[in-house]
Amino acid sequence: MSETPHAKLGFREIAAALRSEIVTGKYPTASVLPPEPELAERYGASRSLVNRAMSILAAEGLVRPRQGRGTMVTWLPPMIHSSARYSRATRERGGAKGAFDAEVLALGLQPEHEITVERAEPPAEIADALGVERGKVNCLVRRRRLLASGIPVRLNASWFPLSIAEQTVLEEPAPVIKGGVKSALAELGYQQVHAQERIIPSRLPSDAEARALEISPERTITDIVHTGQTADGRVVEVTTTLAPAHYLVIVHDFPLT
Amino acid sequence: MSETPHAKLGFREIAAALRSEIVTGKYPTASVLPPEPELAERYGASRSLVNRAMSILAAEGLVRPRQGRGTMVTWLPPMIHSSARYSRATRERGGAKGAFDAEVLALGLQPEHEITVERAEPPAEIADALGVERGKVNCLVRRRRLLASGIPVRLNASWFPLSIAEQTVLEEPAPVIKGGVKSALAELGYQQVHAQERIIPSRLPSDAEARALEISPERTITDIVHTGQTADGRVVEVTTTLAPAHYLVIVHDFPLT
DNA sequence: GAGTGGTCTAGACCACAGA
DNA sequence: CTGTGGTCTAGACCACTCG
Repeated sequence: MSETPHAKLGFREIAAALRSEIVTGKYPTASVLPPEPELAERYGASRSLVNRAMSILAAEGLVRPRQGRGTMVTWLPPMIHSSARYSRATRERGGAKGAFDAEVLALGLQPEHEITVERAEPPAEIADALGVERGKVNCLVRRRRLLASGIPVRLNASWFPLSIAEQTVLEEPAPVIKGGVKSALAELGYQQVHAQERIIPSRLPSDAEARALEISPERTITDIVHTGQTADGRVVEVTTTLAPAHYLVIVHDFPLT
Repeated sequence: MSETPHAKLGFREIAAALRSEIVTGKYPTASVLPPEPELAERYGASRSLVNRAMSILAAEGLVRPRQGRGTMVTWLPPMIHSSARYSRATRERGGAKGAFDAEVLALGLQPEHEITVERAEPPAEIADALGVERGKVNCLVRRRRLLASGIPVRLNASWFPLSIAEQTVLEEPAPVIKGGVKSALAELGYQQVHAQERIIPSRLPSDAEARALEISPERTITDIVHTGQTADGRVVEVTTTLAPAHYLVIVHDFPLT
């Protein structure tokens, strides 16, 4: 079958056409698009236009163009980030890691995890939240990078005061802590009873963040800062979650006063 | 003082330069930028480049270019959307409207409200949530559009089953309902005890949404769907909030089980 | 009519990846 | 070396707004 003839298209329309071909699966996630000159011919436009259309799709996160390598499809449906993930019932079913793996596998993609644990100096904001002195190496941080078939989809960092976490199970670089971090803290005598999530739906990434998530600098990200408090009001955990903006849906349940 | 000479800049760098001049106040919100040809000369680049830089800033929501009229600065700092807004204490201090007005005035801008009340057919999703039949005019909807010096920053729609809201205070097109919608519903015998917020941090607007918010089609928006339930589990209110993505920070407090 | 942004082309050169 | 995307220019024409 020959290519459908196209009326003269603008770059937004070229972007829309490609977008629809991507989300309907004609170009599956992790595949490579035809080269820009070929698309230019197909749409009867100059390469400049196709290139500008690609910029739009890259900023939306549907696509990741790379010099010399071609343009890879990075589209993924959003995954749910729910306050229910902090409930005991969810933890007992395998927690966040299990849910992530299942979601990614259901899309026919390969889940991967990278985890590092180190002692580090927290950013000022986090130091203040945890009530530790600024500018000192006084925290333990567990960092995770979650990928789907090589596409980074989450960047996590959990910060704990060293005074609490030093030489405990939290320092083990295991991908999962049995029962979850909150259970581990509870066993150490720091049972959390209250949490806050501060969500920045859309902001530009720093250069380091863009590199870690392998996104173009125009692509916005969602930033979630989760803090957990014990009954006496002490903050014992701050966890930040970064994700390319549209890879996320957030669901919160809460009682009304 | 003559213009600072510039080294040869790329379009991302031109965008960055303008971005920083905007957020530092050299070009204040609601002012108009110099014309593209002038900026091209200042940066020693072609107008094409400046135009592409403007596309980036428009997608970020910092500016709003308009044919024939020039490019207006639409930058605003994010405003907080908090679960605390649903508490009695907040309502008694004047509620969401008062908070919005105060925030906008503090920026030196003029708050404006548009409100319409009508009977309408809810979208299928909302009909299902409210437990009313699809495809029927069986709901009351209160729509609000909030602006800061003419820049639309929020689009609200609150849906109620007509069976509850018909010929009540909810049908009055007053900009504020005394004590808030939740109090009004409580007085009608529908006290809400539980709420859920479903947050889509970043999605593309429909054409109608882009028009109502006066944004470019590439500009992403945040979509919050709030549902309120009575003690017997009945959903009596669904409120959707749309905002250009970076005009928003969301804060949620919740107890841990 | 003059000035604004919106779009488009044709061609060019560069940086990078891979055979 | 070839082919990929990244960038850039000069010029053109169009649509829209406002005086």
